Amino acid sequence: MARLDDDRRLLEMPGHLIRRLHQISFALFLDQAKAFGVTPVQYAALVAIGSHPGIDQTALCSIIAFDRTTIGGVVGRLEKKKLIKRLNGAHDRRTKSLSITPAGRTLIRRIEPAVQSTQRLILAPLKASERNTFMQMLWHLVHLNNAHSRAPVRERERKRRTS
Amino acid sequence: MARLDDDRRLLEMPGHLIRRLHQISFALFLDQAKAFGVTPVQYAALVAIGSHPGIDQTALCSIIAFDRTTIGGVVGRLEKKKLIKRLNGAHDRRTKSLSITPAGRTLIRRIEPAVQSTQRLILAPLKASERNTFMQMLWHLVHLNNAHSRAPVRERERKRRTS
DNA sequence: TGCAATTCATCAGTACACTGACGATTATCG
DNA sequence: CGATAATCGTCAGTGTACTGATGAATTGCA
Repeated sequence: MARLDDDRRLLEMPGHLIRRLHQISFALFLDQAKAFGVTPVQYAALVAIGSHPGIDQTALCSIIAFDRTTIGGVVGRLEKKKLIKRLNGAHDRRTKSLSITPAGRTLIRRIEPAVQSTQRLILAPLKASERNTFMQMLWHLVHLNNAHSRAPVRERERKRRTS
Repeated sequence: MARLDDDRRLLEMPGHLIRRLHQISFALFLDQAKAFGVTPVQYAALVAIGSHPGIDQTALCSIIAFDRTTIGGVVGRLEKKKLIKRLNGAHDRRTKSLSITPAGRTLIRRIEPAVQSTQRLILAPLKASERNTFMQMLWHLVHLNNAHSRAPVRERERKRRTS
Protein backbone atom coordinates (compact mmCIF):
# COMPACT_ATOMS: atom_id res chain seq x y z
CA MET A 1 0.00 0.00 0.00
CA ALA A 2 1.65 3.17 -1.14
CA ARG A 3 -0.59 5.16 1.15
CA LEU A 4 0.52 3.35 4.28
CA ASP A 5 4.16 3.89 3.39
CA ASP A 6 3.44 7.55 2.73
CA ASP A 7 1.73 7.85 6.09
CA ARG A 8 4.63 6.23 7.87
CA ARG A 9 7.17 8.50 6.23
CA LEU A 10 5.20 11.49 7.41
CA LEU A 11 4.25 10.23 10.83
CA GLU A 12 7.79 9.26 11.75
CA MET A 13 9.41 12.54 10.84
CA PRO A 14 11.15 14.24 13.75
CA GLY A 15 9.14 17.41 13.23
CA HIS A 16 5.84 15.59 13.34
CA LEU A 17 6.69 13.58 16.45
CA ILE A 18 8.05 16.66 18.19
CA ARG A 19 4.81 18.51 17.49
CA ARG A 20 2.83 15.63 18.95
CA LEU A 21 5.01 15.33 22.03
CA HIS A 22 4.58 19.04 22.63
CA GLN A 23 0.81 18.68 22.48
CA ILE A 24 0.92 15.74 24.85
CA SER A 25 3.21 17.51 27.28
CA PHE A 26 1.02 20.61 27.27
CA ALA A 27 -2.13 18.57 27.81
CA LEU A 28 -0.57 16.60 30.67
CA PHE A 29 0.39 19.81 32.42
CA LEU A 30 -3.08 21.29 32.09
CA ASP A 31 -4.57 18.10 33.41
CA GLN A 32 -2.23 17.68 36.36
CA ALA A 33 -2.41 21.35 37.30
CA LYS A 34 -6.01 22.04 36.44
CA ALA A 35 -6.81 23.07 40.00
CA PHE A 36 -4.45 26.04 39.63
CA GLY A 37 -5.66 27.57 36.39
CA VAL A 38 -2.28 28.30 34.84
CA THR A 39 -0.69 27.08 31.64
CA PRO A 40 2.85 25.72 31.30
CA VAL A 41 3.87 28.99 29.72
CA GLN A 42 2.38 31.05 32.54
CA TYR A 43 4.03 28.80 35.07
CA ALA A 44 7.45 29.27 33.47
CA ALA A 45 7.03 33.03 33.38
CA LEU A 46 5.89 33.09 36.99
CA VAL A 47 8.86 31.10 38.24
CA ALA A 48 11.31 33.24 36.27
CA ILE A 49 9.76 36.45 37.57
CA GLY A 50 9.92 35.04 41.07
CA SER A 51 13.66 34.50 40.85
CA HIS A 52 14.37 37.81 39.07
CA PRO A 53 12.42 40.51 40.88
CA GLY A 54 11.99 43.70 38.88
CA ILE A 55 12.95 42.09 35.59
CA ASP A 56 11.61 43.66 32.41
CA GLN A 57 9.68 41.78 29.77
CA THR A 58 12.40 41.50 27.17
CA ALA A 59 14.94 40.16 29.66
CA LEU A 60 12.33 37.67 30.83
CA CYS A 61 11.92 36.52 27.24
CA SER A 62 15.63 35.96 26.88
CA ILE A 63 15.65 33.69 29.92
CA ILE A 64 12.73 31.44 29.11
CA ALA A 65 12.90 31.74 25.33
CA PHE A 66 9.54 33.34 24.72
CA ASP A 67 8.73 35.65 21.93
CA ARG A 68 8.75 39.32 22.81
CA THR A 69 5.28 39.80 21.37
CA THR A 70 3.78 36.82 23.11
CA ILE A 71 4.98 37.71 26.57
CA GLY A 72 2.70 40.75 26.76
CA GLY A 73 -0.41 38.61 26.82
CA VAL A 74 1.13 36.06 29.18
CA VAL A 75 2.13 38.57 31.86
CA GLY A 76 -1.17 40.37 31.33
CA ARG A 77 -3.00 37.19 32.29
CA LEU A 78 -0.72 36.62 35.28
CA GLU A 79 -1.40 40.19 36.35
CA LYS A 80 -5.15 39.77 36.01
CA LYS A 81 -4.91 36.75 38.33
CA LYS A 82 -2.92 38.91 40.76
CA LEU A 83 0.05 36.54 40.65
CA ILE A 84 2.45 39.27 39.54
CA LYS A 85 2.63 43.06 39.51
CA ARG A 86 3.61 45.14 36.50
CA LEU A 87 4.98 48.62 37.10
CA ASN A 88 6.56 51.17 34.84
CA GLY A 89 10.34 50.93 34.87
CA ALA A 90 12.03 53.41 37.18
CA HIS A 91 15.35 53.80 35.39
CA ASP A 92 14.16 53.13 31.87
CA ARG A 93 10.70 54.34 31.13
CA ARG A 94 10.34 52.12 28.10
CA THR A 95 10.28 49.02 30.29
CA LYS A 96 7.78 47.36 32.59
CA SER A 97 9.13 46.05 35.87
CA LEU A 98 7.72 42.64 36.79
CA SER A 99 7.52 41.23 40.29
CA ILE A 100 5.78 38.30 41.91
CA THR A 101 3.06 38.73 44.55
CA PRO A 102 2.63 36.66 47.72
CA ALA A 103 -0.24 34.90 45.95
CA GLY A 104 2.15 34.07 43.13
CA ARG A 105 4.70 32.59 45.54
CA THR A 106 1.97 30.55 47.19
CA LEU A 107 0.86 29.19 43.84
CA ILE A 108 4.41 28.20 42.91
CA ARG A 109 4.72 26.27 46.16
CA ARG A 110 1.37 24.54 45.91
CA ILE A 111 1.58 23.65 42.24
CA GLU A 112 4.99 22.00 42.64
CA PRO A 113 3.72 18.41 43.04
CA ALA A 114 1.59 18.75 39.92
CA VAL A 115 4.55 20.09 37.96
CA GLN A 116 6.72 17.22 39.11
CA SER A 117 4.15 14.58 38.28
CA THR A 118 3.69 16.12 34.85
CA GLN A 119 7.39 15.75 34.09
CA ARG A 120 7.27 12.20 35.40
CA LEU A 121 4.29 11.29 33.24
CA ILE A 122 5.87 12.70 30.11
CA LEU A 123 8.88 10.42 30.50
CA ALA A 124 6.96 7.50 31.97
CA PRO A 125 7.02 5.41 28.77
CA LEU A 126 10.81 5.25 28.86
CA LYS A 127 12.80 2.89 30.98
CA ALA A 128 14.49 4.58 33.91
CA SER A 129 17.86 4.09 32.32
CA GLU A 130 16.73 5.79 29.11
CA ARG A 131 15.34 8.94 30.68
CA ASN A 132 18.69 10.54 31.35
CA THR A 133 19.87 9.78 27.87
CA PHE A 134 16.76 11.29 26.38
CA MET A 135 16.98 14.43 28.49
CA GLN A 136 20.61 14.93 27.58
CA MET A 137 19.86 14.61 23.89
CA LEU A 138 16.88 16.94 24.23
CA TRP A 139 18.99 19.54 26.00
CA HIS A 140 21.64 19.16 23.34
CA LEU A 141 19.17 19.61 20.49
CA VAL A 142 17.64 22.68 22.05
CA HIS A 143 20.89 24.38 22.95
CA LEU A 144 22.75 23.77 19.73
CA ASN A 145 19.71 24.78 17.70
CA ASN A 146 19.07 27.76 19.94
CA ALA A 147 19.82 30.35 17.30
CA HIS A 148 17.12 28.98 15.02
CA SER A 149 14.15 30.11 17.06
CA ARG A 150 12.97 33.69 17.10
CA ALA A 151 13.34 33.81 20.83
CA PRO A 152 16.80 32.41 21.51
CA VAL A 153 18.06 32.30 25.04
CA ARG A 154 20.65 35.03 25.37
CA GLU A 155 23.59 35.06 27.68
CA ARG A 156 23.66 37.56 30.48
CA GLU A 157 23.90 40.88 28.66
CA ARG A 158 27.38 42.28 28.64
CA LYS A 159 26.40 45.57 30.19
CA ARG A 160 29.13 47.56 28.45
CA ARG A 161 29.35 49.53 31.60
CA THR A 162 33.10 49.60 31.20
CA SER A 163 32.91 52.53 33.56
CA MET B 1 22.56 31.85 43.74
CA ALA B 2 19.10 30.59 44.46
CA ARG B 3 17.84 32.28 41.34
CA LEU B 4 20.22 30.50 39.03
CA ASP B 5 19.30 27.16 40.56
CA ASP B 6 15.63 28.03 40.16
CA ASP B 7 16.21 28.92 36.54
CA ARG B 8 18.02 25.67 35.88
CA ARG B 9 15.29 23.59 37.48
CA LEU B 10 12.76 25.25 35.23
CA LEU B 11 14.83 25.37 32.07
CA GLU B 12 15.76 21.70 32.23
CA MET B 13 12.26 20.38 32.68
CA PRO B 14 11.15 18.00 29.94
CA GLY B 15 8.07 20.10 29.24
CA HIS B 16 10.07 23.27 28.82
CA LEU B 17 12.66 21.70 26.53
CA ILE B 18 9.98 20.00 24.47
CA ARG B 19 8.22 23.32 23.98
CA ARG B 20 11.44 24.88 22.79
CA LEU B 21 12.32 22.04 20.46
CA HIS B 22 8.87 22.33 18.95
CA GLN B 23 9.41 26.03 18.32
CA ILE B 24 12.81 25.36 16.77
CA SER B 25 11.51 22.58 14.58
CA PHE B 26 8.63 24.72 13.38
CA ALA B 27 10.93 27.66 12.62
CA LEU B 28 13.38 25.46 10.74
CA PHE B 29 10.59 24.14 8.55
CA LEU B 30 9.29 27.60 7.73
CA ASP B 31 12.78 28.72 6.89
CA GLN B 32 13.71 25.74 4.71
CA ALA B 33 10.36 25.73 2.95
CA LYS B 34 9.70 29.44 2.79
CA ALA B 35 9.57 29.39 -1.00
CA PHE B 36 6.46 27.20 -0.81
CA GLY B 37 4.30 29.12 1.61
CA VAL B 38 3.03 26.21 3.67
CA THR B 39 3.43 25.39 7.35
CA PRO B 40 4.45 22.02 8.78
CA VAL B 41 0.85 21.43 9.74
CA GLN B 42 -0.43 22.24 6.28
CA TYR B 43 2.22 20.02 4.76
CA ALA B 44 1.20 17.09 6.93
CA ALA B 45 -2.44 17.54 6.05
CA LEU B 46 -1.63 17.81 2.35
CA VAL B 47 0.42 14.61 2.32
CA ALA B 48 -2.24 12.70 4.21
CA ILE B 49 -4.99 13.92 1.89
CA GLY B 50 -2.82 12.96 -1.06
CA SER B 51 -2.58 9.38 0.11
CA HIS B 52 -6.23 9.10 1.20
CA PRO B 53 -8.33 10.60 -1.59
CA GLY B 54 -11.86 11.50 -0.55
CA ILE B 55 -11.10 11.32 3.15
CA ASP B 56 -13.26 13.36 5.50
CA GLN B 57 -11.93 15.84 8.02
CA THR B 58 -12.41 13.76 11.14
CA ALA B 59 -10.68 10.73 9.65
CA LEU B 60 -7.84 12.97 8.56
CA CYS B 61 -7.52 14.19 12.14
CA SER B 62 -7.28 10.65 13.44
CA ILE B 63 -4.37 9.95 11.09
CA ILE B 64 -2.22 12.96 11.73
CA ALA B 65 -3.35 13.67 15.29
CA PHE B 66 -4.84 17.10 14.76
CA ASP B 67 -7.67 18.54 16.69
CA ARG B 68 -11.02 18.31 14.97
CA THR B 69 -11.66 21.99 15.46
CA THR B 70 -8.26 23.06 14.17
CA ILE B 71 -8.42 21.10 10.94
CA GLY B 72 -11.18 23.29 9.56
CA GLY B 73 -8.89 26.29 9.31
CA VAL B 74 -5.99 24.23 8.00
CA VAL B 75 -7.88 22.66 5.11
CA GLY B 76 -9.54 26.00 4.46
CA ARG B 77 -6.12 27.54 3.89
CA LEU B 78 -5.05 24.63 1.68
CA GLU B 79 -8.24 25.07 -0.31
CA LYS B 80 -7.67 28.80 -0.71
CA LYS B 81 -4.24 28.02 -2.15
CA LYS B 82 -5.91 25.54 -4.52
CA LEU B 83 -3.79 22.66 -3.20
CA ILE B 84 -6.85 20.60 -2.28
CA LYS B 85 -10.55 20.45 -3.08
CA ARG B 86 -13.28 20.23 -0.49
CA LEU B 87 -16.62 18.76 -1.59
CA ASN B 88 -19.70 17.75 0.30
CA GLY B 89 -19.66 14.06 1.13
CA ALA B 90 -21.64 11.90 -1.26
CA HIS B 91 -22.60 9.04 1.06
CA ASP B 92 -22.69 10.99 4.30
CA ARG B 93 -23.85 14.53 3.90
CA ARG B 94 -22.39 15.61 7.23
CA THR B 95 -18.86 15.16 5.91
CA LYS B 96 -16.57 17.07 3.59
CA SER B 97 -14.66 14.98 1.10
CA LEU B 98 -11.06 16.15 0.72
CA SER B 99 -8.88 15.51 -2.30
CA ILE B 100 -5.58 16.81 -3.54
CA THR B 101 -5.24 18.84 -6.74
CA PRO B 102 -2.49 18.51 -9.36
CA ALA B 103 -1.00 21.70 -7.92
CA GLY B 104 -0.97 20.02 -4.52
CA ARG B 105 0.87 16.99 -5.88
CA THR B 106 3.39 19.23 -7.56
CA LEU B 107 4.02 21.08 -4.34
CA ILE B 108 4.56 17.83 -2.44
CA ARG B 109 7.13 16.76 -4.99
CA ARG B 110 8.97 20.08 -5.10
CA ILE B 111 9.01 20.70 -1.37
CA GLU B 112 10.49 17.29 -0.59
CA PRO B 113 14.15 18.42 -0.42
CA ALA B 114 13.24 21.22 1.98
CA VAL B 115 11.33 18.80 4.18
CA GLN B 116 14.25 16.41 4.25
CA SER B 117 16.78 19.10 5.06
CA THR B 118 14.53 20.35 7.86
CA GLN B 119 14.49 16.93 9.49
CA ARG B 120 18.25 16.71 9.06
CA LEU B 121 18.83 20.10 10.63
CA ILE B 122 16.66 19.31 13.64
CA LEU B 123 18.78 16.28 14.48
CA ALA B 124 22.07 17.79 13.33
CA PRO B 125 23.38 18.47 16.86
CA LEU B 126 23.33 14.76 17.67
CA LYS B 127 25.98 12.32 16.67
CA ALA B 128 24.92 10.01 13.87
CA SER B 129 24.83 7.10 16.26
CA GLU B 130 22.52 8.95 18.63
CA ARG B 131 19.89 9.95 16.10
CA ASN B 132 18.29 6.54 15.84
CA THR B 133 18.18 6.20 19.58
CA PHE B 134 16.54 9.58 19.95
CA MET B 135 13.96 8.89 17.27
CA GLN B 136 13.06 5.59 18.83
CA MET B 137 12.57 7.17 22.22
CA LEU B 138 10.57 9.99 20.70
CA TRP B 139 8.33 7.54 18.89
CA HIS B 140 7.90 5.57 22.09
CA LEU B 141 7.00 8.66 24.11
CA VAL B 142 4.44 9.80 21.58
CA HIS B 143 2.80 6.44 21.07
CA LEU B 144 2.56 5.38 24.67
CA ASN B 145 1.30 8.82 25.67
CA ASN B 146 -1.04 8.93 22.70
CA ALA B 147 -4.19 8.81 24.78
CA HIS B 148 -3.21 11.95 26.66
CA SER B 149 -3.67 14.37 23.81
CA ARG B 150 -7.05 15.52 22.70
CA ALA B 151 -6.37 14.31 19.21
CA PRO B 152 -5.06 10.77 19.65
CA VAL B 153 -4.20 8.76 16.59
CA ARG B 154 -6.91 6.18 16.17
CA GLU B 155 -6.56 2.82 14.62
CA ARG B 156 -8.30 2.09 11.37
CA GLU B 157 -11.96 2.34 12.30
CA ARG B 158 -13.50 -1.02 12.83
CA LYS B 159 -16.30 -0.42 10.37
CA ARG B 160 -18.67 -2.77 12.10
CA ARG B 161 -19.73 -3.80 8.68
CA THR B 162 -19.68 -7.36 9.92
CA SER B 163 -21.91 -8.15 6.98
C1' DT C 1 -40.42 2.18 12.06
C1' DG C 2 -39.31 5.80 15.08
C1' DC C 3 -36.63 7.99 18.52
C1' DA C 4 -32.40 8.46 21.25
C1' DA C 5 -27.54 8.48 20.93
C1' DT C 6 -23.78 9.45 18.15
C1' DT C 7 -21.08 11.72 14.71
C1' DC C 8 -19.55 15.61 11.48
C1' DA C 9 -18.31 20.20 10.78
C1' DT C 10 -18.40 24.47 12.72
C1' DC C 11 -18.78 28.46 16.10
C1' DA C 12 -17.33 31.47 19.93
C1' DG C 13 -13.91 32.04 23.23
C1' DT C 14 -9.17 31.56 25.09
C1' DA C 15 -4.17 30.95 24.70
C1' DC C 16 0.34 30.61 22.50
C1' DA C 17 3.71 31.84 18.53
C1' DC C 18 5.51 34.66 15.11
C1' DT C 19 6.05 38.68 11.32
C1' DG C 20 6.36 43.31 10.45
C1' DA C 21 5.49 47.72 11.96
C1' DC C 22 5.07 51.59 15.21
C1' DG C 23 5.69 55.38 18.94
C1' DA C 24 8.23 56.31 22.87
C1' DT C 25 12.42 56.31 24.94
C1' DT C 26 17.31 55.59 25.56
C1' DA C 27 22.04 54.93 23.88
C1' DT C 28 25.78 56.09 20.70
C1' DC C 29 28.80 58.77 18.33
C1' DG C 30 30.12 62.59 15.23
C1' DC D 1 24.90 68.92 21.88
C1' DG D 2 22.25 66.68 18.44
C1' DA D 3 21.22 63.51 14.98
C1' DT D 4 21.07 58.66 14.26
C1' DA D 5 20.74 54.07 15.82
C1' DA D 6 19.06 50.76 18.90
C1' DT D 7 15.77 49.03 22.27
C1' DC D 8 11.15 48.40 24.80
C1' DG D 9 6.46 47.36 24.67
C1' DT D 10 2.70 47.04 21.78
C1' DC D 11 -0.48 46.55 17.63
C1' DA D 12 -2.57 44.24 13.66
C1' DG D 13 -2.57 40.15 11.17
C1' DT D 14 -1.96 35.10 10.56
C1' DG D 15 -1.71 30.34 12.17
C1' DT D 16 -2.02 26.47 15.50
C1' DA D 17 -4.51 24.23 19.58
C1' DC D 18 -8.08 23.31 22.65
C1' DT D 19 -12.94 23.70 25.43
C1' DG D 20 -17.61 23.56 25.18
C1' DA D 21 -21.54 24.18 22.44
C1' DT D 22 -24.64 23.69 18.33
C1' DG D 23 -27.33 22.21 14.01
C1' DA D 24 -27.54 18.78 10.60
C1' DA D 25 -27.23 14.19 9.47
C1' DT D 26 -26.67 9.34 10.46
C1' DT D 27 -26.77 5.26 13.31
C1' DG D 28 -28.38 2.03 16.77
C1' DC D 29 -31.82 -0.13 18.89
C1' DA D 30 -36.21 -0.87 21.14
